[in-house]
Amino acid sequence: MADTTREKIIELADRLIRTKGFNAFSYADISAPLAIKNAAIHYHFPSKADLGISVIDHELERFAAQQRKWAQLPEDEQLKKLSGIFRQRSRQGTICLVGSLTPDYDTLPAPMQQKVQEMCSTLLQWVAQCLEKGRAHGRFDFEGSAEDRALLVMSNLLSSLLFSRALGGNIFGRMSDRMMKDIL
Amino acid sequence: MADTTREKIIELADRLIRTKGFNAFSYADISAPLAIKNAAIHYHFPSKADLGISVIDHELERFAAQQRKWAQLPEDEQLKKLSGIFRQRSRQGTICLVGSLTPDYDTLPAPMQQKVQEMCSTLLQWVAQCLEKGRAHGRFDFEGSAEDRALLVMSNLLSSLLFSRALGGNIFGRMSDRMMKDIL
DNA sequence: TTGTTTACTTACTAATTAGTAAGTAGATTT
DNA sequence: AAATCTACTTACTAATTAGTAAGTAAACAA
Repeated sequence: MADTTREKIIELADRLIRTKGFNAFSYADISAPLAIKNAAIHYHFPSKADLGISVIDHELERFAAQQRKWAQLPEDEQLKKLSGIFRQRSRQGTICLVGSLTPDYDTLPAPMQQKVQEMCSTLLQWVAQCLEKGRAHGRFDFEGSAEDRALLVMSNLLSSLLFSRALGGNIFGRMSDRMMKDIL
Repeated sequence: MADTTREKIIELADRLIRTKGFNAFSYADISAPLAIKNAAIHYHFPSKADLGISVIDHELERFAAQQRKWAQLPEDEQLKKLSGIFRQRSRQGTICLVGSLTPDYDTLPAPMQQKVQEMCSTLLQWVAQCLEKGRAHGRFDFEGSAEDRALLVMSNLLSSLLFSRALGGNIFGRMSDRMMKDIL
């Protein structure tokens, strides 16, 4: 769990963005469960955009840390680790930040749009590099460029959470299995 | 263009859901451009959920009409027609209703959740049947069940609009090309 | 010990939200 | 001609929204 109020706010905002969306959650959704006043949130994050940016930064840091932890694994195992994170999300009923924030992109303040862009390219670049190296090491077999394939891989992970939300069942499992088999 | 006020409201709401999201658009976003009062919207659609449901129904009817128009084409051509609709969307900068409404699913009133479910299964069923028949006719070549493959196809069409929104460029073209080549 | 910073609370605002009740002008029905 | 229906407008409400200004208690620094 989080120590400081600031961290608690970020973690709760993260969950709210994933469950309700950036525009649909309010300061009251954070202040009530943490038993603080909404002004306390504004103290740490002057505007809602500042909070949103911190949530994305927090996610990017976690992702970077995990990357480093996986760096020694074979590339197909690294991709399975990423897929495992999404599997967990599908069990929790939460979606990914990309799936939550890109639909609202046009309504976001400019600094947040930039952060969303940064998050998308960071994730796609990592997947592309993983696929590229994995193919060179004979661990992946697919047609087309690694960048294009990375788009499809991220697409399937992201959408499996969206479809799971509306249709339930083991949609995540079906999609990720099929996706991995396609590139192995 | 639309004749009646009711139809104008539905078409504008459709665009607002695709650009801003269901929770982020307001009655003022509709009443101002149509030069009517917000009470006029409530006259046609008592609650926001009623309006949302009508938008989905309108989309389902359009989709059913197009299906019928394509019914005589070979299945790969039918899928290309569907992809063409998404290509148009990517040029307009609008996303699809599934990509807009499934992230907000948990915040939607129950009757709208049901409609979103219906829309998802309708689209997925059509794609699955198209793939299934197309494979039987030697027009598609892919591994796994048609239902699982339909999930990946819809996933890629949907996500290409989300990624396009945040990253720009010809992401739709890259993703749909790769996706079609994978199953042809 | 005095001054300053940190991390809040209290108390508030202006704007926006979906939704409603009552009235009305014109068309349609009886 | 009278009554009803359709498609609105006028005028309003209660709730919620992000954000602010001023105060405060405790920790820390000079």
